Amino acid sequence: MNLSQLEVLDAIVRTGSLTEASYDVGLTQSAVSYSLSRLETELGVKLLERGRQGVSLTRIGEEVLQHARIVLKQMEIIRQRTAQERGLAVGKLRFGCVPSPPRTTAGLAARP
Amino acid sequence: MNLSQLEVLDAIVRTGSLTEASYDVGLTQSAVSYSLSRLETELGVKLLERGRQGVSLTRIGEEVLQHARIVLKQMEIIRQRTAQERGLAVGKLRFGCVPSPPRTTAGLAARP
DNA sequence: GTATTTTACGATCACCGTAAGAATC
DNA sequence: GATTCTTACGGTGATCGTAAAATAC
Repeated sequence: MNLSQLEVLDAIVRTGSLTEASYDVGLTQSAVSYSLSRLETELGVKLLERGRQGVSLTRIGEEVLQHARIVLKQMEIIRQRTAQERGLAVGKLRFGCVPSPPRTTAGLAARP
Repeated sequence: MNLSQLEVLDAIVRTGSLTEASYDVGLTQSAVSYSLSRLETELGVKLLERGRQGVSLTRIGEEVLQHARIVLKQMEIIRQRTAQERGLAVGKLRFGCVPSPPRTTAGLAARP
């Protein structure tokens, strides 16, 4: 069980299909399928039902996803906080300048 | 950043040295050292100070560890819950047999 | 000296992409 | 037919262990 597998699971559920999920995570459908089936094998449970209209979580799948999302959230926090530590802003936050007192942004630009 | 790296970090801090941590996680010292330095490189921050008496967390390392432990806890929950779903007890629980009605353990032995 | 960590070097295995196959509509 | 998921196969890279070097005491 690794993180990318949890990311894939999350993406599949959010998008409702492996194909859409593959765009979301930047992999091929093949890789998404592989990743999911590997996760299911490792955990020994079926996480989602491949139905007529997209996919739907099994009961245990729902539970796994719940914990998986906490994991992903915490990983994101780690990335964000360490990025701040390095003096870089990352993630979905974009950077812009508005008229403001020098102290607000000057420190950032000064770092190499 | 992957899970085993977080496990290694946690083990190092719990045991106080890379050597002890290597026993804890079941890797060589070399692998533990590699894993830690890779994590630090990927995050771009120094997580712990290699001091005279063992290691000590940096400020940001402390923060990372806090989130890492939440992650590890959630992963453990996922393993436990899916194991229950499969009908198996895992983790530190050992297995033993005592005089009991056939239904209690017979089903387990029957599985290939 | 001992004990611990880091570095160097190979080997192995997990993961991915391409491509073909199966299933579903 | 189109679309989606799965399976097969090969290549590449991360991660591990062995072993040597560096570091600290």
